[in-house]
Amino acid sequence: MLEERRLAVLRAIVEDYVSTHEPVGSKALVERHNLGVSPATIRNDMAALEDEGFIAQPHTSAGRVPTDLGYRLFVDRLSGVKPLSPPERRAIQQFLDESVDLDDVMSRTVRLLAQITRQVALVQYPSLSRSTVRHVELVALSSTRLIVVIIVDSGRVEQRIIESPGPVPESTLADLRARLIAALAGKVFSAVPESVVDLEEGFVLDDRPTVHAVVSAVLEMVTERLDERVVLGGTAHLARYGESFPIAIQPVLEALEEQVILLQLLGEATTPQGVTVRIGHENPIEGLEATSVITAQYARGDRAVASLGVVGPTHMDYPGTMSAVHAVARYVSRILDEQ
Amino acid sequence: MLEERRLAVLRAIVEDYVSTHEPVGSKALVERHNLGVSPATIRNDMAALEDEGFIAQPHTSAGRVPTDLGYRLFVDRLSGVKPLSPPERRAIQQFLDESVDLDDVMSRTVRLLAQITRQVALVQYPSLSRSTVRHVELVALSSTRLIVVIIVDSGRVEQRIIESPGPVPESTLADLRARLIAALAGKVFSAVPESVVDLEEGFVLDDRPTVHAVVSAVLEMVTERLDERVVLGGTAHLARYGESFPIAIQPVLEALEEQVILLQLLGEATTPQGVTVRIGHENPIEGLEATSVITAQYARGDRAVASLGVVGPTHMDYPGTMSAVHAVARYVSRILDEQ
DNA sequence: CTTGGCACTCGCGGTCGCTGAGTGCCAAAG
DNA sequence: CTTTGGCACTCAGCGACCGCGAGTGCCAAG
Repeated sequence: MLEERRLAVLRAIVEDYVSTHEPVGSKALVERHNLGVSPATIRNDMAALEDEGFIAQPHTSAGRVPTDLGYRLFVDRLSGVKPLSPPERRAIQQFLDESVDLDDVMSRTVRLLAQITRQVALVQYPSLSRSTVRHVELVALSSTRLIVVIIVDSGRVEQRIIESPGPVPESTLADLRARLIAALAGKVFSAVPESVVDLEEGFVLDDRPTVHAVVSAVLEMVTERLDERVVLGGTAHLARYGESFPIAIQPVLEALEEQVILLQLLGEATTPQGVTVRIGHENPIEGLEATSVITAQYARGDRAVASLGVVGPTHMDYPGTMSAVHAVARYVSRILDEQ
Repeated sequence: MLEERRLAVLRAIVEDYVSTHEPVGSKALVERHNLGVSPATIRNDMAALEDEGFIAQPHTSAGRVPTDLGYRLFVDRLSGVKPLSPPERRAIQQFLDESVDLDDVMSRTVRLLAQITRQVALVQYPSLSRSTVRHVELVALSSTRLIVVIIVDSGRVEQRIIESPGPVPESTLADLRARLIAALAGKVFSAVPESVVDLEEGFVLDDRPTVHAVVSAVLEMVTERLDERVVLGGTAHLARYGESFPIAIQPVLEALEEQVILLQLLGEATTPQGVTVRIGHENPIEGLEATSVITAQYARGDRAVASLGVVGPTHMDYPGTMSAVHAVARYVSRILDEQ
């Protein structure tokens, strides 16, 4: 009973603080929520919660504010699910259904997610590591410049321009193209290196430098760029917190400019299923100590291929954001399957 | 003489204000710059400049601040060129030389430009309207899903996924592919529609729906997406102005999220040669009244293909930024030519 | 046209005191 | 042991006040 009310108090504090962004005091608490007790009782509970580290005072004689630990408890035990309304769901589906290609799906998704959560959104391109090669194309841009294009079954298209050591006759190009296709089509990305390793041997000495260059490019493409791309949207929402709330936005913007960091945010420790929440300092990245990150994986078929999520201030609406992220991830999965 | 000194005063005001970000007064002016006259004289000049609308007072008894008109005069008549240092030039070239493909050139360019100007950078992908088709590829992702890939001579790769009305046999696909290549390879984009219009007729009735879908996709790709893509970087610099200078950053961030607006910023009224500067309200876009935009075109061969530039507060270092934008545009042109 | 002198303006920063929300503690009542 | 009303205390925020000083405009003399 006593334990239970304390949790109710914590929940009330989190909810009030999230909606008002102001420290919440005992009196306001009993007024807004109908806990059937007096402010004095609440104060006792608050003192206990503070001892346990779930809430804190910005300064003496101010109300309380949840700590990261408090949000954590809230997320783990106190927040109910807040399902999206049917119209929202329809809007999501409809908006995504209009996509014309993978780039379009990704950019629509990031805009959508930013808009419905009113937060910064991140969407990772489907990982290539489990993908299979659908087709390889080799086209001459000039006598010595070639472009290598790999088409992947997820609809992703990878490309690279290379400089050949010498002019490449069309016959060699055609031969090489045919052999590349034969060697790679249908192969999983991780199997590409072994399939391609002895390709050079089939060619006369004169052609080998060119072949070597192409093969190197292919290898780089399948290894280096495995899940490189993340798109970002809704940064304007960062400026919404009237002149620097807990958050100074410059370090956040800086962090968000680095692909590596975005990948860390999305990638790290994501549970295979469901929604992952990292709160405040739980997040290892410098400059993002005052933000929370909510991510979910999306799948193609039954295999998770990448993550998406949002970044926002720790005092965010967790239930709402979590269900939005979850829903969007599911719809993206569905779109990828349909296609 | 008198006219000349007034201009010198305006120049001095702009320079001081840009470096200090504080209204500049007559006394400080004679101290920092060695105009050989007394503060009182300067005050007369300042009063005149104010009458003409080149400077303004934030409030009575504060120093003067340049107006948009003042900056305009400064840019047009007063700013010398401020060439980059050789090490800077080397760094630019070296950094861009490491690019592996067009995407990489674009993303490196935007990061580079943001870094050296310490401002928000925009880089537009090479326009397709003057480009020629190098190759067309048609690949089945599943029995009814096809991906159409167009490889352009600038190294840009356009793709689109389409759903065929019915299953597509490999033979039809090969036939269609061959005919597409025959019809389009080497064609300028603007010539694509006429080349493709009677393609359907060569096919049996059964195949026509599929052919039609593919042709439509190709047409959309060459018309709709002509110069769509702009990449953006350095938004963190926006937050650098210690808590809202003339600039409130939220509207700026919002504007920068819209591709359409980015294109307007880069595209509109760009002179064919040299650097374009749009100052403050000269800029028609809502939310960007307090920013200036500096753009330049870059070329492939002798044909301008797209623009790049930066967005910053009106009180920016115009000479430095202009020469940086100019230099980067030239190096990008060079890279595109080399490749 | 330039310049020194002079009176005037007014934003900024600091001090001061008040107010009120909010707290912790305590003793009495369930 | 918990709840509750009472009470003294704290302190951020706000408005008022004030003096400083940078900066101005004007004017009369050079």
